[in-house]
Amino acid sequence: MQPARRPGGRTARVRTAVHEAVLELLREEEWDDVSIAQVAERSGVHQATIYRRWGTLSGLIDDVVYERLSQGSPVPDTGTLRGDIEAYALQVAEDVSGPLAALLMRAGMVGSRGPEGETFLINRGVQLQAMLDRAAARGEQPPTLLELMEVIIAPLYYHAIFFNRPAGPDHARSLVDRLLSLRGSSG
Amino acid sequence: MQPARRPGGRTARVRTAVHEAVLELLREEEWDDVSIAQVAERSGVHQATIYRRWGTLSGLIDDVVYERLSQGSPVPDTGTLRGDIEAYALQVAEDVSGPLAALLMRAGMVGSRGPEGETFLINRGVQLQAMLDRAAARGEQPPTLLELMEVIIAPLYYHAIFFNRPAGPDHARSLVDRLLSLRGSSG
DNA sequence: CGCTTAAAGCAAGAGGCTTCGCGTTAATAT
DNA sequence: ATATTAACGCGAAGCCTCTTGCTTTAAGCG
Repeated sequence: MQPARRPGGRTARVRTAVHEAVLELLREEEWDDVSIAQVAERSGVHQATIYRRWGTLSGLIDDVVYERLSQGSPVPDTGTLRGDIEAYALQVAEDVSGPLAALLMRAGMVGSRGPEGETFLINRGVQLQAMLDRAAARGEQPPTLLELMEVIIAPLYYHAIFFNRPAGPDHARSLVDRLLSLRGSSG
Repeated sequence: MQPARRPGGRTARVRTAVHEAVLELLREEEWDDVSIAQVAERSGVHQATIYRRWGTLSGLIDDVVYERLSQGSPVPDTGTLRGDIEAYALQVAEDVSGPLAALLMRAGMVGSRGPEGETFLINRGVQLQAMLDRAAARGEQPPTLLELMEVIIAPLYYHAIFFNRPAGPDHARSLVDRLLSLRGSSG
């Protein structure tokens, strides 16, 4: 029998307050300039509490990332392969913009883990594979998961990181065109 | 008239020692665990000197990155488009592996700047464009710089970051095939 | 409602990071 | 060679990050 946790009420409020403070600060400050002291002041939660619950700033940010990635953006299911991929591409282009992009990068790099230790990336990979399988079941000829990642997702991330700006809907659609045309030309 | 600098002899030695210490430590330790104190001890250079010359660990790493990127890996010139692209792809796959990958990421993200304030990424972009121009001058039909970045470079970075392993020569070559086949199928 | 105790608040203290003043070394100019 | 002074070494001081023991609050349960 586990020692009874109590995630309700106050604990949840503290968690929310801290998370919001982190997100606010990441929008305002430079990445390196965010400190636990700032998070404590902004959230009204005592520093010691943050250190006890999250340990390090990295740990805290991982937690924020996982929460953020878990709740939002389910994998699309529009009924057609093109529709699904396009919707997903637009969604990624959106996510990867803005001040939270660094969070996503971090999530990938350090491999943020959920409560059961699973890497978020794996979860997402499984979901995307299911999306492709649905297309195959409909008789369409979907690309592989690897192709989807390389032709769609990788460029979207690349733009966000190295050009420091998102990829825009039109551009995202052109990537989808490229991916779908691969099926036509090569085996 | 400027107040005479003196970059020779000792200053250069200190710089080299510190740079090597940083590279060694990045190979051994976790990214977050590297401190200026460690760099000082490893290099035999006094902490105060490092603080005076580079200010922060970020500043120091930026300096290392720029040096590293500037000296190594010139853009290939093999005489054929495929040869150039393939050589470059293999080079990037190599660079992006190993423990220095994080440096490259950082270089892109923060936009490490050289002595004249130019972003390294822009330099590299210019060189690559020249490579493509050479192919065009030979009568070949090269892809655009954007296509090169999206189809070759982005996936290589993506692999390194999110799969936490490099992309292997065979895989790099398959990316080249994909890029060159684009010309064939779409305008 | 009252009991138990997980979780947060508080404040003091240790330890590490960063700065500063001063003395020493050695790169450059004459 | 000698003078000049940029750049480094050294140690101490100050500041900030992080930990720790204790107290207070309130979630979960009968």
